[in-house]
This record gives sequence, C-alpha cells and structure tokens, in this order.
Amino acid sequence: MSGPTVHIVDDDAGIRDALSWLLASRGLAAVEWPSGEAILAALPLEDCACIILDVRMMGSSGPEVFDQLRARGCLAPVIFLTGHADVPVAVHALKAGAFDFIEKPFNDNQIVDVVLAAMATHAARQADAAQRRDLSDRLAALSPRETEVMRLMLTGSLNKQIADTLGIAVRTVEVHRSRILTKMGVRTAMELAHALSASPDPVG
Amino acid sequence: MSGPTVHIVDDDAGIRDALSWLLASRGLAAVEWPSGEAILAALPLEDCACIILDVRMMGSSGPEVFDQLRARGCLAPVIFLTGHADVPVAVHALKAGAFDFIEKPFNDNQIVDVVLAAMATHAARQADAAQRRDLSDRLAALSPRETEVMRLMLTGSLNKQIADTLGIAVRTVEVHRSRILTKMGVRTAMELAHALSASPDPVG
DNA sequence: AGCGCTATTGCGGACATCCACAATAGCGAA
DNA sequence: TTCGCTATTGTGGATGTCCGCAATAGCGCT
Repeated sequence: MSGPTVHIVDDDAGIRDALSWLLASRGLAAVEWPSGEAILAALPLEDCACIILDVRMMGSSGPEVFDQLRARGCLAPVIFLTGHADVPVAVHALKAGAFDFIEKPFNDNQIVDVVLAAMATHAARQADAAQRRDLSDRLAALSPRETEVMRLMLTGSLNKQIADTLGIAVRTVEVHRSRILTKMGVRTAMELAHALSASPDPVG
Repeated sequence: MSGPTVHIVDDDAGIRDALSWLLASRGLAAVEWPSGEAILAALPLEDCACIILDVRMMGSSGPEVFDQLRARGCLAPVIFLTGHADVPVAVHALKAGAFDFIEKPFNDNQIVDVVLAAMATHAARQADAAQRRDLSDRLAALSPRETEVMRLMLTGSLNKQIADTLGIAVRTVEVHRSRILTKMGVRTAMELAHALSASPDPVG
C-alpha cells in the first residue's frame, strides 16, 4: 500500500510531467492519467489524496470528470487547472465543491501550497468520515424497535413515556435502552447524544 | 420598517439603474450606492437581504468592500459583478464566502434567479442565527460554576462523579443542574444536549 | 450594616434508571 | 423441526435523579 498520492489528469504529457517532477521534488508521490476516462476506469483509487484536473481535455472535460468522480463516491479534493480565462466555469466548479481553480501558467510554489492544503483537508475529512462510518455501522446494527426507542430517548422522553407511546411495558423499554447503549458503545444516554450530535441526522 | 432589500453597489449609474429597474419589475426592493465607501458608511443596514457588488470601482474595489462588510458583521450574501474575465479574483471571492460571481453583460433572468436564491439562503441563515443568539444568550446567563457543571453533564458524567471532580456535594450539583435546565429552557439533560448539538461548540 | 446574588450542604421522599434472574412468543434459516 | 434472533414482560433490589424545605457563607453594592 503506497502513501497518499496526487493524481494528475491532463491530456498534455508536457504538463503532466512538469507537475509530476515538481511534486516529486517536494517529496510528493504522483500518478499521471492521460484523460478523464482513464482515471474514471481506475476507480476506486485507494491512495487518492488529491486530484489535479485540467479543464479542457480530449474526451470528457474537467468538470464532467469531476461530476463523475463525485457520483462514484470519490471525495478527494479536486484542483482545477485551466489555460483559459473562463470565469463561469471557475464559479461553477467552486460552487460544486472543487478545492481550487488555478490558471496556467501556474506558479510552482503556489500550486505546491494548494496541493498541500488540499491533502491536509483530505486527511481531516478522512478522519471525520471514519468516525461517521463507525457511527453509521453501529446505527445499522440496531433493530427497528431499538431505533424507534432511541429516537424517543434522544428527544428527552422518560422510559415511562416511551413505554406509553409505544404501548409496551417500561421493563421492555429498559431492555432496549440497555441494548442500544451497548451496541452504540456508550455508557449513558448523554454520551449517546454527544456522539450523535456531530451527525447531520441519519436517524430522522 | 421596509422589507428585505437588495443593495446595489456600483460606480456606474447606468448599471445601477438598470439593475434597480430590473429588480423592481420583479417586485424586489432595491437601494443604490455609488461606491463602497457609501454603503460602508451606512452600516449597519437593517433590511439588507442581499448585496450586489461591482468588482472594479472608483475608490475601494469590490473585494475590499466585501472584506469590510464581513469585518463589520454584515453577513448578507454578496453577489459580485465583473466586466473583466478575472479568474483569480473570482476564485478568491468565492473561497472567501461570496454567494456568486457573475460576468457582465449579465442575463436578466439569470441575475434575478441568483438574487432570489441569495435572499432565500439569507432568510434561512437569519432564522438559524436567531436560534444561535438565543442559545448564546442563555449560555451567557449561566454562572461560571454552572457552566462547569454543564460541561461535565454533557460528557455523560453522573452527578456523583461531577461532585467528586469538583470536590463538592452531590446535592450542590443537583441544584446547579436544576438551575442550568431552567435557564436553558429545557426539561431534561437530553433536551439540553439536543439543543446544543446544533452548536459548533460555544462551550469548549 | 443591610441587601441581593452565587455557592454551598443536609434531609427525606417521590420517582427513574440499571440490572441479574427468569420466562414466553413469533419468525426466518438451517 | 430445531436453532437463533428479536421482542416482550415480571420481580426485586441497588443506585441515581429531582425537588421542596431549611440553612450557612462569601462578595459586591448601597
């Protein structure tokens, strides 16, 4: 397993090589792709920490490739390169979630800085995503009934009220509650709320 | 008190008037400013729902005015207008939080749509901000000791553990706890966690 | 000194939660 | 059908939480 890698997508071999050498000189591993189709065919990329994407290429354009990458679950930050002053394209790309949009010819130090920043945010997002996955997995492990009880718990309902709402005995709610806390890996209802507070709301 | 208003900042009276008329024809109230200095001097703007800002003007440039607006607490969405294909400026503006960046000459329907979208997000942000303010006010009303107890509560500590940590009696923690719930306007600790979960973390 | 606010603590009772032990029942897979 | 999982409920006791009543103490302001 190689380390975090920068993926360069450009139909101009000269640009690709220049970028590769530049990044290599700063100790960054890079992989080159001659077209959007090429990188899309290689998905999923295990070690993808950042993608540099030319806007105008033979075959699919940069924005088209970007959309495809996102559609296929690739969440790595994308840095666009363009040789043409195309403001609408830049605006659209950034609003769609691109990390940056840089005009050619680019400044070596500038692009390295942007790549480093992109890789940093990607690392942060990875850590975040790992926690979310863990949480999702635990939530998925709950039975339907347990999920239902949990939702009521989180609104602050007492066991008695939950039992009343669901038409079951308090004791049953207690059992569910206990199982929920065990499965979710927490010891109190407060910890559960705390753990779930970072989540957008996979429950409701 | 007038309703939500679009503020137009441009040193070209022709553009200003064209925009004003366009917006008026769609039932949107607009106010014109001949320069960045003019609108900055009029802060704070009560009814500001959206700001249209020309990039190149006599005096302060659009981006400079934008920074000043944000520095002075104006959170309204800003739509930049530019007559020059300036990709770096567009990229910087969007990354700084501009709502959109549009090239002149603009399409009437397009700009109206953007203005409407901006006003919609502003309304949503307003509602959000109101809740945050309410929460902040309530948090500010807590005594230092109460804040301390609350933080421990939110981590899932039992009253006994909190008492132990702070070196005080359990009864004292109970009193604090009760006051906290009252001041925060909730009835249970779970509701408190729930209410605070939307907050970035004004406590830690 | 007197007043108000915050922090502190004890007592006792009502109510809630947690849990081990024990048991019944439906439902889908092997 | 037997096995395993989920849902269900009860008893009883240990522990935790909530709250009214009552009281002491420091601190800053008038």
